[in-house]
Amino acid sequence: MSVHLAKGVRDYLPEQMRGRHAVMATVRAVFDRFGFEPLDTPAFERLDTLTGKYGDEGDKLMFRILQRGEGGEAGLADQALRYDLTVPLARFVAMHPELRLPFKRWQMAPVWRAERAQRGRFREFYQCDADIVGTTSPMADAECLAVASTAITELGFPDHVVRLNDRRILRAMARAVGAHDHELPLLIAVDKLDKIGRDGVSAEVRRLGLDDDAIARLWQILDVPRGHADTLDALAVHLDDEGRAGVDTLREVLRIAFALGVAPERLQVDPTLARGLDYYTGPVFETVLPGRNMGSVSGGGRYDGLVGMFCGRQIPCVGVSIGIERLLVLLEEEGRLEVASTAADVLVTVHDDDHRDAALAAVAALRAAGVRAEVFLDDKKLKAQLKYANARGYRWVAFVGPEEAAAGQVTLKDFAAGKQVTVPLHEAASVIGME
RNA sequence: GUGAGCAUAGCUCAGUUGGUUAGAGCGCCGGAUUGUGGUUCCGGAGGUCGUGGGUUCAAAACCCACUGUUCACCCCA
Repeated sequence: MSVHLAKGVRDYLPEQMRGRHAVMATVRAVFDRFGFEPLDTPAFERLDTLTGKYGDEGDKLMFRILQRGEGGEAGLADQALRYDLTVPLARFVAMHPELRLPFKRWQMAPVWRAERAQRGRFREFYQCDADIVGTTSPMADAECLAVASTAITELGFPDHVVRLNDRRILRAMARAVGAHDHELPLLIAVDKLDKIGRDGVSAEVRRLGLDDDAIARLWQILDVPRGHADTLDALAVHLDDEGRAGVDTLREVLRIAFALGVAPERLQVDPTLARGLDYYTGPVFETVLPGRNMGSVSGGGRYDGLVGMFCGRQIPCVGVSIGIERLLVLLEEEGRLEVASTAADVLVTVHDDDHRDAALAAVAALRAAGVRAEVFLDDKKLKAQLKYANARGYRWVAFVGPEEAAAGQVTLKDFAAGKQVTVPLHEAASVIGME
């Protein structure tokens, strides 16, 4: 067979959809409980809406849509599939000055990135975002941390850790080591500490032109213990005013998150956390699962400048995205995903052509009574119909043969119990409902 | 965009140093007398060994290219 899917995309089979729906329902319930309101936006946007917000990497990975007509032939694109849900939200906020602020919204929808697929990473995947628009209060940042931590806990990963940093701390760190000219490469190098180790980071920043003194200063900053207030106290010593502003904000965010019930061991201030997206301005965070070989399962931060890129008004925002695709991969690997049959409660068999109408009447009566009922759709022997019912996982099978049809009855066989009973048709639904 | 591994039946995989008609398990289809599945027994279908080229008397096996796929890097959910 030479039929293939496009790279990096998947079909979602009925059994998988059960698990997906269950996970999404859990996340949605948490979002609702925290008071976020639902919003949806189009799958694609004008190209100029999306470009220039994510950095060079993001622009490269955007799926562009060719113009119709001459422009398409010339290879020109004027629209693109959304790369995340955050920039479309900012565009929406800019277009709706009448919005009452602060505005809390959740959105669960597919996004597209032209990356090479690998474990837990796809070219089409669902993001589950919760964002708070219109306030600079650290309470909003803490709410985002709390909603993500709660959702991930309820999905079955109570042992997660939310790493926390602030863009202002990172910028101040770059200044402190004299690397303000190449802040971004420095942050990327620092972010790789867990992967390439101290020597790897040192070698990489040396290539950026840092001398031994600067590297020593860098480690002074990075070697602070990973924790909470103590970490922030230690950091503040090394940073300038802007850096200390970030420190103070995180101090508040931590305090509020604890007050909201987030357990201290769930949060960890980590000065090496960078996050690549250009639009972050303040606190940034991501959630990792220690002991599991998987990247971050949620990420977010404050982006106070993004709405201003679409309109004159500066509207501060903070948000978080939960990576259900990665969590689904883990749940499936660990056998913790619901795999119940998608079959209806009862399959009504068809004895023969003469009794087809009686079978249809039975399935209609069962459905009218609220029972999930199907009728066998092919002309096959009863044995084949039963085999089908068993393989598909129906709990009940109904027979409407000559005897039942004549008496207005139906025979219900319970596969689980291996027993069967013949009752008047109008009692069938209650028999199934009682078990 | 970069690097590495893998590609044999619907699925999971065997297949010896290259050597006759390429195998297993599961699944699928049929049968074991009248309107009863799942268990058991019997039988059956199904593979140009990813595609194309090359080496050889001989290729599923060795070499090259392409395609697909997986993992990792970059970045990210």
